[in-house]
Amino acid sequence: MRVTKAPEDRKQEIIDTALRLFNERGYEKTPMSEIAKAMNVAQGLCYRYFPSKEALFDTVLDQYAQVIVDRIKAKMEEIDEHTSLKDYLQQLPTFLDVEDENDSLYQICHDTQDTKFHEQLSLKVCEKLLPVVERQLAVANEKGIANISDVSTVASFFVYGQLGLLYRNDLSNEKKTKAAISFFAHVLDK
Amino acid sequence: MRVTKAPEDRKQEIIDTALRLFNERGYEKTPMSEIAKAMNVAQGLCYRYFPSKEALFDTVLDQYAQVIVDRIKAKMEEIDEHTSLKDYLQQLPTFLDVEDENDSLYQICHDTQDTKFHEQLSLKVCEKLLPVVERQLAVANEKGIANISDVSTVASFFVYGQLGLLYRNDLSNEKKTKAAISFFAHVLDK
Amino acid sequence: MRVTKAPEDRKQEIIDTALRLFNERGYEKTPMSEIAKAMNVAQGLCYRYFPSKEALFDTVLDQYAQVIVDRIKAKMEEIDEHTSLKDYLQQLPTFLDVEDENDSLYQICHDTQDTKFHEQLSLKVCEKLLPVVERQLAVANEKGIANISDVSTVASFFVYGQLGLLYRNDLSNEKKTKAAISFFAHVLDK
Amino acid sequence: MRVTKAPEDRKQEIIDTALRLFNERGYEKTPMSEIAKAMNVAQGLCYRYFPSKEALFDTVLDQYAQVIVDRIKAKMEEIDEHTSLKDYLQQLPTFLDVEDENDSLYQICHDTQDTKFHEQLSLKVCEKLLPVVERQLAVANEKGIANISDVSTVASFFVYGQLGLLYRNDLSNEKKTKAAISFFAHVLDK
DNA sequence: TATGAATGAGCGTTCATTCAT
DNA sequence: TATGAATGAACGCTCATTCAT
Repeated sequence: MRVTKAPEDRKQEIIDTALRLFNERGYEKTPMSEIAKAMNVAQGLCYRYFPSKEALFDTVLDQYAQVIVDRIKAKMEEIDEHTSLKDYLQQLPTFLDVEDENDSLYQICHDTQDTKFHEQLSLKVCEKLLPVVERQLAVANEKGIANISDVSTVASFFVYGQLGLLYRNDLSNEKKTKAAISFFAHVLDK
Repeated sequence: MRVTKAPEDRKQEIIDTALRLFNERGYEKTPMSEIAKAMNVAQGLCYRYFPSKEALFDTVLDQYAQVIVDRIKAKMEEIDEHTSLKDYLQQLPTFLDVEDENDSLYQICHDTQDTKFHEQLSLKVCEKLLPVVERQLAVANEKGIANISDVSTVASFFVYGQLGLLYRNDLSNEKKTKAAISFFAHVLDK
Repeated sequence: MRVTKAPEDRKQEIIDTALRLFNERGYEKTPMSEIAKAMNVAQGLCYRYFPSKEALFDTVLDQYAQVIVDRIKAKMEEIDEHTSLKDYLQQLPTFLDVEDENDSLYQICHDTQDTKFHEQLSLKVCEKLLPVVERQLAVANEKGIANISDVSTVASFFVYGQLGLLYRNDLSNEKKTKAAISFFAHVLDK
Repeated sequence: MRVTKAPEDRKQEIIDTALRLFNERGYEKTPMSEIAKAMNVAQGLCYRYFPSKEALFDTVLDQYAQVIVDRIKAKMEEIDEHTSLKDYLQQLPTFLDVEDENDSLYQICHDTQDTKFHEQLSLKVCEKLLPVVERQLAVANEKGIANISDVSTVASFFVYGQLGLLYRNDLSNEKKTKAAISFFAHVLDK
């Protein structure tokens, strides 16, 4: 039974399936054939959409990091323009509160079986998030909410520093978020 | 020409060679046979010292992360007990100033060809460094030099935040170190 | 943009395109899809005209060998009936002077990228040319122009022997032709 | 049951086996796995000795063409120095009388199943034989046995012309050889 | 007639690992 | 301890061919 789909849908289906399997078993241990099998599709089909397994991997990583970053960005843009520092900080989003549990991404970010993949994904998120946070901090400076001399460095620590919290498993997500916010407040509050 | 070496030496030679090649070409793209060839040694020899390629990899990663962490630790312990906060901060070591350029590790940490491996190594360093820095900060608290309420969180941001700087390529190592120290000072200085 | 063509034209277009690509890259390294792509046509289309890639290949080889042989034949038939041996020989055509340079075949026979294909084509030409030359020599015998005892063998050497010249690259086409004619003269002249 | 052989023997075994299978079924239709299976050996072993299937093919073709050419050469060198033209010609070897029927090469050259391979092999023989025959004819000139003005051209026709006979199947080998010798005599006899 | 997404079998190749020496 | 030929299981990828539209 041959099922034909619109190329864009099929491509996305491949990406989604690959994401799931890479996350479950890791890149190396997920043969292309398994991705195809999981879709009930011929092996070669994936190669109509991606020139190589590695290219598929890059796309997967990039796309999902972007999704996460876009959510954080969206949350940031919801913050009221005329908010006070205190309120501003309360609303500063982190890695950790961009998913709700009904979300397929939640699985990826928390029920990770393959550490390597998770690390790669979270580093990619950091990489993409860094300029966003830099700009955000610059804006805060301009508004007079904050007074940060080295915006880039602070952004680096804010973004990558969250990884330390992310990888801990002795705290609930909620507590991690609170801890991060407190740290942000401590740094920005002068 | 068969060369026999003391097991300890041979084992270390394998680790060193594997480190170099993993760093140059990545784990997946470095066949076990290449490691042997680089040592002028028979293909099967590595299996007398490591049960599998993955075991070798883990050992490599662990050992080198440990070497780096030990250097940082050593530098920390050099700090005079009775130093002032200001001086203390000046001496706080970072990832970045544990190598001198004559060092083989310098190559690994800076002339990286394989990003994935570099990321894995730096994350491993963070993982091992985190408790060290936590303890350090706790000690600083006790001495009255600092007054940090959530030591774990601050340590996370201090340690993992450095990754953001590490991955930047628009700054010299020296500037990166200075930026990190400034950030530490800003956070600790109350 | 779907372009419909008369079946005959389309079939010939496929043959021409396949000839070009087989010659450039070889049979094995020319996927059917590339032939279709080169015609701006859907992947499956060739299969409406040829049952398999191999059938297409056979047709290509056969048709083009035939074209070349027909040209040689035509030149032979131009030779005046009442010519002398000397003039006859001057006019004996070879592989090499059946193309003019504006001809697409010229490309095939001279700017060959794939040796294997070129060899197959030239052997096919020989195969088809052999009986033609045999008949020609028999006729020359009958006319009293020549006196060849073993027509078949002489024809074999005349036809296949040209391959040796064809594959040389230290001579111009013109010189090759002259060398062949001289050899023919030497053999026939008794 | 693991059988270890001297590398040179193993390499030659691969070449011999590949020759047989390429000849029986053709290059394209002989998977590397079949070659290994025919040797009762693991697939990957062939790749210790040849970097690719194509490299193996080239080696096979080259080596066997060389064997045939060497035999012809050896026969030529047996010809007595002070022979007369007539005797010389009688002894001029051709493609066709270099094998005896007990010979494994005999199978290759005569019980050919795959035409393409046979053509490639015979063309390779011609290519390698051409300079040998050229030299031979030059020597005959020097000795005063023959008087050939364009040695290269005559050599080309002598060598490649034999293909025409080789591909005929209406004559016994013996008759083919005689026909060739007669032709040679006709050309050289002045 | 033409499309092009999908099939599916197979192939070349790699490589971690073993083992007789 | 060391060798290196041999194993064998996968895996990435290709491509001739089909078929629903």
